[in-house]
Amino acid sequence: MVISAGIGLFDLSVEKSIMNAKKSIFKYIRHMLSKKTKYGIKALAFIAKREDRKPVQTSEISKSENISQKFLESILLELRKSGFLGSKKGKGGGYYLIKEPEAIQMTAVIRVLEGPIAMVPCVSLNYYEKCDDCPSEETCSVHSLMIQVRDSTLKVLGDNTLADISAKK
Amino acid sequence: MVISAGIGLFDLSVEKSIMNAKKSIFKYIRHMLSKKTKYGIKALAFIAKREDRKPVQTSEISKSENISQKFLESILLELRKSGFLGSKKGKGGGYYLIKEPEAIQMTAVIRVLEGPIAMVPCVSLNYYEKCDDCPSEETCSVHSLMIQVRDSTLKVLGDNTLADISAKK
DNA sequence: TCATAACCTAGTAATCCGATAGGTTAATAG
DNA sequence: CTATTAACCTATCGGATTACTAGGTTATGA
Repeated sequence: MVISAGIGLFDLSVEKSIMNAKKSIFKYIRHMLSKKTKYGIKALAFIAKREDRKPVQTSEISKSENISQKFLESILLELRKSGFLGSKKGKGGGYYLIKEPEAIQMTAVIRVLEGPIAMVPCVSLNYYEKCDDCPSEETCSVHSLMIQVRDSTLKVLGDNTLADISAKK
Repeated sequence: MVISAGIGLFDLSVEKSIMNAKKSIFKYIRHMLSKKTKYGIKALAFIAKREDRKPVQTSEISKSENISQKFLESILLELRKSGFLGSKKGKGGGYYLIKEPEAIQMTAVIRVLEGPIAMVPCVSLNYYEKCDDCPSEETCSVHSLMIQVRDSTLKVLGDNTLADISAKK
């Protein structure tokens, strides 16, 4: 019997060629970290770099980090409501840290801005949800793999604090 | 001067309460792994569990794993075109592995189905893209953090092969 | 009282996800 | 040779999310 083996003959080049195809067809490639979270982290790092605890204005961060000011406003607001920042209105106002940078784990920041750290709901610690399709998590081939990914990611994000990522180079 | 400290007084409960709010407002929480990739991995594991290399039909996998058959068809087709599976048409046809399960790293599977493994384009090995906003990757606070996350994820997904995740329990 | 900067509400275009619909082609059984 | 089977192909779609923008209101300090 003759069995067609796909394009298996070109195994070595296949992966690369498919990636290039995807690259050209889709302008925006899906990545996991949203701009909101990315901007939020950058803004926190910017604020943390200030030795004094004087409020930093949104406009200053916006210009320095090339972030849309209005978008950034909403992000900083959320960070204040989540207990990471304090704020002050009027002239000389702005946002400032209310905790030590060493006490702010990146896990906490990402959970608030992005949501779950796990790649699938069924292995999420803070956003757990059972899969509709899975009859049993024990026998699921994806489950244990994603637990490993989650734990290694949590380790990295838990070990890094705002102090670490805002350290001057 | 009186400085409003957000809801900093309730620091300990803040994170949890925000998570609960998010949970109730948004029915579908964003996670990183698409159903497509999840289904693809499950299907590969299902096929790998077969001791004989006889073709497995889409309908069988679909029923057993509770996956929409039409959706699964498109996924298996993509996996064949990427060199993971071979196929056979007509009665007794289906999909079968053309490599040893031990030789199939989960990094390769995820890259083909999902795309990049990195959380941001600027640290992606296979889908690299410079950030518009970042003047320098060296001084970017997000960059080095995301490199650490990427490397720890790559380690886990590289160490796990299809043989590992399809091992019977 | 005026300037400032945080705070709030609403809306939008572009994009992606997870399908579904409806067919065509190739292989095998009878 | 014909019917059945199952992979293969194309096209479309509703709902949801993302990354903003617009246009205000409120509180603070000079």
